[in-house]
Amino acid sequence: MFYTKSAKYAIQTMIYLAIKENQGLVMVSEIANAYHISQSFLSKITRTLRKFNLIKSTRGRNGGIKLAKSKDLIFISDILLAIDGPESIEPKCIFGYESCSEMQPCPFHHRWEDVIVQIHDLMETETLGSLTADVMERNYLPGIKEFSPNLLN
Amino acid sequence: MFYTKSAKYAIQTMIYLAIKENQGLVMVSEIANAYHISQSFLSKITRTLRKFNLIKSTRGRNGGIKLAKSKDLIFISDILLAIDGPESIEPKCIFGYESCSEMQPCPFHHRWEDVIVQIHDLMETETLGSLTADVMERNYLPGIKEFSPNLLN
DNA sequence: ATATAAGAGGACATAAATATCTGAAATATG
DNA sequence: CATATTTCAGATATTTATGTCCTCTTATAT
Repeated sequence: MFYTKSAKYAIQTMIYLAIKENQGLVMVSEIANAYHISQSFLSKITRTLRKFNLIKSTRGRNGGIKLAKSKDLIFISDILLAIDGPESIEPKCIFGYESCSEMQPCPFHHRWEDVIVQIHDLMETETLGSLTADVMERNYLPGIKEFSPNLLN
Repeated sequence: MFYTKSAKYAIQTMIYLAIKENQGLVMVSEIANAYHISQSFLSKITRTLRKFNLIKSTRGRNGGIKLAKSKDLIFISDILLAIDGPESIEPKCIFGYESCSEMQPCPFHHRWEDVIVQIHDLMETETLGSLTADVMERNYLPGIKEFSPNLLN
């Protein structure tokens, strides 16, 4: 898998928040239940998302989390950067050669370059907004109208 | 990284063997030294390669390993399959959704499909022969004529 | 025969990602 | 103020990939 499970959970969480954008605060436990993720583990991930100013959180009764800004201003690369670090959005050589570059290419360098550029562009142009629109507009399971996040698992 | 380090080592080893194709048996220790890999660790990897009939090995004094068949008959996907398992050559949904498919696509499914197909084709059409030719023909470090495998690290 | 060189194999060690547990801090409500 | 609720934070456990170490088996040179 190209990205970590944590990144997957983070994106799922952000999609959930984007869908419930106008419904105020959402509890971490609610999201964890919806996606069958451990609440403690998701809590760690949301803390990181908060540190990177992707979400806002409120403690205490009636507390929860929400998007820190419009879903159209959050790029997928922002989420990947926060959770998986800078290398994840700027993929290195496929076989991990340290010095793989145009000057000193690994055997796969030129064949792999196209793929890398594609991923790069995808993550930096796609926003949480467009991703969420996609989730809402498609009927993932025909016949089921209401969005059900756990169907994504 | 898309593939494990073990897969990287395996491919490096196979390239090494392909280059020395006509020189009989090559010691695992020689390859380990060339790439600065632990000999014990590489030994485990070569055992797996042998089980998958990608190399042949001979024990005892003057023993070593060699390709089990022509380098043009070994696809990169064969090596990845042996070391990283079947899922590595048939990449799943980018965010690991279990049921991601055409019928039940994850938010990224359609955007990601092109990338997956590209990787798929790359690994299943590229042979150890073409990869090795690439290594031999390019002068990775200008001015250095002789192939030096450790330059790839 | 025996010593030596080589891969085979398993036990153990380390690192990173993933996951769980326990308590502290903040906030609404009565 | 007391209590229930919810996130924050750190300690600990589990899993997987990676890496090391030691012994066994096999083949060959002498």
